[in-house]
Amino acid sequence: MNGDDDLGRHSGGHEDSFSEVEHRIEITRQRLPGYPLEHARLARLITHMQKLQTDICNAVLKPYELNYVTYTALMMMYGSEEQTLTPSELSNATGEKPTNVTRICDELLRKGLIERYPSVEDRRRVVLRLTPKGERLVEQFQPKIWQALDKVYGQLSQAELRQVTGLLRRPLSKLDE
Amino acid sequence: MNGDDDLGRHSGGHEDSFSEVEHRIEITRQRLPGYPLEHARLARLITHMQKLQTDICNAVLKPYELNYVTYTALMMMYGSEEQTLTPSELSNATGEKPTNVTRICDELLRKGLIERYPSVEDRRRVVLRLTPKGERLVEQFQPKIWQALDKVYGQLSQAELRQVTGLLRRPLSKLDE
DNA sequence: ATTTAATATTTCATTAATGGATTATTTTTA
DNA sequence: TAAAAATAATCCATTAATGAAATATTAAAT
Repeated sequence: MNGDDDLGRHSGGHEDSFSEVEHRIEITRQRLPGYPLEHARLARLITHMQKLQTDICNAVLKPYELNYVTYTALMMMYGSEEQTLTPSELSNATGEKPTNVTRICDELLRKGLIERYPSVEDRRRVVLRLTPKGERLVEQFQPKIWQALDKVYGQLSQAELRQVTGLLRRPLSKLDE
Repeated sequence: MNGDDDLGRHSGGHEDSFSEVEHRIEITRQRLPGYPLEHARLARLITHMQKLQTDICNAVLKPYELNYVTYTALMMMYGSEEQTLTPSELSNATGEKPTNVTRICDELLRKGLIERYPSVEDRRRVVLRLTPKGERLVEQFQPKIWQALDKVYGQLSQAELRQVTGLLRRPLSKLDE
């Protein structure tokens, strides 16, 4: 299959290209007084890393007819009490807009991976629940995902991972103050 | 304007939600032996940070009728020799698929921010160049972007930024070996 | 108790992004 | 040199994602 082949180099086209991006950032810094080089570099790096990990995960998920977004939705349910949450919670957990959550759930529903029924406490709400079939699928593809993640982050030690995560987490917590 | 209002809390819906995501990851780890908690947490964090920064930048860019993708394209040209590059270079620099680059350039062209002409050395290629109007626009919105980036990364010191970037950069360089 | 406002989800129309040809050119190789 | 392979960009059809409005329900205010 072709999807697998370009994985080593990574499909989209961000192979070794990041140093070129960094070079462009440096030129920009020379041209624009006040340009926050470190912020810009990290921002661009985040964008590239996000693309890298979604591409690599998508390649793994393709045979299961899933993608990074639907996979994330399934995982968020798998990690919830009773394998159950609401569309708005799913929207928060995945960062997808409510409209898109509806579409995604339609798809997962059609595949029999989740079920959807009105909440009894608050009838405005809808409850989404991973089916046993959904759980089995998660458990089936997870090891492949671990390999994929290892391809991306395997070069970092546990200590380094915690270091990055600790620092990168700060912006998100500072938002709610 | 409404676009600005929800910026403090951040539109999409990833306010303080990351701790809930972390909780779900921990539950998953309990359920799935072998689950690489640190990798999963960082991957999820990257996804959330990417959404956060694009949302915040989009809000700043809206008055200029730009978004994070078109803005990135402009910046990559601004940071290139002669403010000039090809669609494939732009694809590498932004991570956008060639097809999408064509569409984006159509749009920037229509707005008079770039120009596009065939390369003389290699006539398969096309040259994209930022116009003076495009340059002026970049210089106009940049300070606003700096503020936006500061909202996201302002809590991190220069040393911390370099630390994160240094570690996060490793996966990208390791890909080409 | 009614009206008003807020919340949760979905529907519909529109825009953005992708994959798979297609066209044009250059490079390789036979 | 002529044919084949590779590269670059684009076109077209399809899918994914968004914003704005609609619907339904609950909570708050009068």
